[in-house]
Amino acid sequence: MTTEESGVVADWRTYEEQRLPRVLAAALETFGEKGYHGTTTRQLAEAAGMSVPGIYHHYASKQDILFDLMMVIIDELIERSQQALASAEDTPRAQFDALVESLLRFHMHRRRGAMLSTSELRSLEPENRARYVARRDEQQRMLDRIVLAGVESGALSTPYPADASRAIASLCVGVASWYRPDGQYSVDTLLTRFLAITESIVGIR
Amino acid sequence: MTTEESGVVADWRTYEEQRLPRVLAAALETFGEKGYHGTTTRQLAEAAGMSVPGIYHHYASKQDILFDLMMVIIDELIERSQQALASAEDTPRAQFDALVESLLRFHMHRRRGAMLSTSELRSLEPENRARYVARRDEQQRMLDRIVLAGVESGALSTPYPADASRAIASLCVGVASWYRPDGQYSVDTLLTRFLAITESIVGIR
Amino acid sequence: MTTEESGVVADWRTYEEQRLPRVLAAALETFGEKGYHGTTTRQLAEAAGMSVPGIYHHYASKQDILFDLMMVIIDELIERSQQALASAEDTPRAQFDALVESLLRFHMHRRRGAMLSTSELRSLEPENRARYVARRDEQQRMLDRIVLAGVESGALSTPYPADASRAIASLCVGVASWYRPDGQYSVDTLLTRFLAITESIVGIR
Amino acid sequence: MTTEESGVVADWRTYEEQRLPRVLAAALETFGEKGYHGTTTRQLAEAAGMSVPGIYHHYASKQDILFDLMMVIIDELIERSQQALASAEDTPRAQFDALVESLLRFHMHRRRGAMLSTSELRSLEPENRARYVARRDEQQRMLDRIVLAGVESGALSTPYPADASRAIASLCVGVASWYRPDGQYSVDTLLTRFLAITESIVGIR
DNA sequence: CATGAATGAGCTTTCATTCAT
DNA sequence: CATGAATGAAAGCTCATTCAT
Repeated sequence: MTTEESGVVADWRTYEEQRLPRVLAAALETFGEKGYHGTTTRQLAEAAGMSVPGIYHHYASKQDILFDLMMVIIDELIERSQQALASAEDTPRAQFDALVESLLRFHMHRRRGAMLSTSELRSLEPENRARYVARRDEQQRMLDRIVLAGVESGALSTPYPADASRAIASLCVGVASWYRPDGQYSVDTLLTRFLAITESIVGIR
Repeated sequence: MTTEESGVVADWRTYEEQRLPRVLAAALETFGEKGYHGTTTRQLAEAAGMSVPGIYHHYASKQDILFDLMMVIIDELIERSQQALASAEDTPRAQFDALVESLLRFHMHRRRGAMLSTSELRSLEPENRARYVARRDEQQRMLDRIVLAGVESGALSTPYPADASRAIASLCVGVASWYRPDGQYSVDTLLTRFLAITESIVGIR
Repeated sequence: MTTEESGVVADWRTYEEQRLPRVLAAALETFGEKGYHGTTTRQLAEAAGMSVPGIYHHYASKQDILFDLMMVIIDELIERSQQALASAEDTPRAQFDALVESLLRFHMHRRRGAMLSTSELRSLEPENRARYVARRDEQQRMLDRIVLAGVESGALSTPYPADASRAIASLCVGVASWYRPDGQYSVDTLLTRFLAITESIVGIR
Repeated sequence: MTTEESGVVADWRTYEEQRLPRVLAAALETFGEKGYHGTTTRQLAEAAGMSVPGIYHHYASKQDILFDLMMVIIDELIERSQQALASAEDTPRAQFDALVESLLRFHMHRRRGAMLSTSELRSLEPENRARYVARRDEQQRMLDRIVLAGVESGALSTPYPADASRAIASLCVGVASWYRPDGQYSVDTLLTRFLAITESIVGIR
């Protein structure tokens, strides 16, 4: 299976250790731990194994690092979502299942990035925030469209498709905040369980 | 109905405009908007309508303000939860419904405080964090106990009670991040819907 | 004799030790010695006998200090010039002599400030520079007007009044760069000599 | 007529577009515009059409560039002055006129370099400054000697030869700060005028 | 010479906090 | 409580300079 976009993600279900440039990896680690404003450029540099000016050789500002990181993260989410949809059967339920599975997998494997993006949205400067939010809305609209289409076709059933869509997205995002890859449950176990929950929200039994 | 603790909350279902001392109200507003590290004491003072030394008259440090605020917030949550349980019938389902309803109501009416507590946990200094987490765990254990008891009694049915409990809490907390009191849905509408979802998670049909 | 403007300067001929707020005095000293860009805020603070944040309590930026200093300096020059003209007889020659004497006295007694203003004009940010230059042009136009009027009345005689005016101003400003108050010549000696030179430029014999 | 020194200057009255190595030309432009401390090596490199390491291939430091530039400038001034004296008649007045004319021409045609040298003297490190000042004093002494000799011979007449010499030098230097080659007056016009002024200072009528 | 990556030292500025009044 | 002045510590960022290629 191939996608037009990018070539970074081989298969939407497969997650390798995230490969990020040193600076972004350090930003993910430090911003995730102490927050954007709670992280100093010195800490960031140390985490990156660089000097402070070394950081500034690659990025013009701390803000640019945050923005780039968040864009890299959401770009991966959207690309995987598109691949999931492209590779699934073209029935409402299959499309729904694929997208939710993709969302869940992403928030399990890219936990830190997902949480960081949620909590540091406010730390983006207005222009950057607008660009990020536009991208995030793309992702949300993919789910909105599928739920709505499913309801219209009769495959899904909920009186409030928009609310359901948002609740499902919120549920998936929430997984990132407590799932531990080294916990007792496998990805597949949790997938099965949460897929069942989300399906119940849109009236699949 | 009475509780041992406090006397601030008249009825666990009823939410008035939150009554906070000026400093805490300002902290809720500013920390919520720009984060703890993203807020300066001057901004805090301005939001409180005070001078900076005025702030320090009430609190020894910015950290103390965050800690006090988060404790006030979680104390209210726990007190309401206890009242909800105390006022509900002593059946597993009634207890479950009451606690979830309380959780949901709280995260709808105290959205900002709930979100702030989640995102600024990392900004608490170790000792404060430990005390806060202990208190938050109390709340989580209330739900854990009820789910477990319900499963043991046969009223609830899930093979993974601990996971279910955590997923439910996560769902309720997540509501705070997108619910808008001025949106199109009433509290009761959302309550009904989310109660149904959480019930489905623990096998109530 | 009175002036409408200000009340700082008692008599245009009399110069006391310049009375500047601590920060401006330090700026005059340090900027004058090493230049604006060559002076660090730490050096400035040390010269002012303050801490660095102490400086920023009074001024928002290093640039603001430079601007304020230069405005204070030129304001004094202009005020003294106006007083000189007001106190002189209303004949072309008396007006010319008074203004040149004022210019010369100023550039002898306020040497450092005058030199600093000349050399740091380029260090002013565009908006500040525009405001300063407008003020400096006021001063130049006072001389231009007098020379022109003198030529028209026949009291002065030069075929190029504008050039003469600029050359005279330049001569007076230049005095600041080499006159030493502790040198061998008194103010009055130099005054006499330079007044003779400037008079010769405009054809007074 | 020839000089022992150099061979760069064909005739002391003739000024071609200044021919400087790329780095010095860029230094003249940038240091002149924003000052030595106000110019970064990157700006310098850009102005030179070179890379930053390219600059360091030619010069060991930014300070070395300033020093070299200032020495090149004053060397040209001194060489032209010597040629002017060598080519003039050996009478006090002719010698005086030649030297002043040379000084004036130089400060009209090499305006930027002259102003830069004046304002960046303080940016030279002590050792460099000492060497530069020694050179500049050579130039000043040429004028001092001629004025003194002229007074002694009776051709010139001023009670303060040293002051007069300094004032004349100051006047000539000052020309650089306001003369514009694209202005309304030709070099010759200004020469005539300023020569008359300086002659009046030393009592030539 | 250019490119690109890197850095020690230091820059301007800000922060939380304090103290005298 | 407010005002105003002050500060140690540190923040984000930049500088001149270097080195490998």
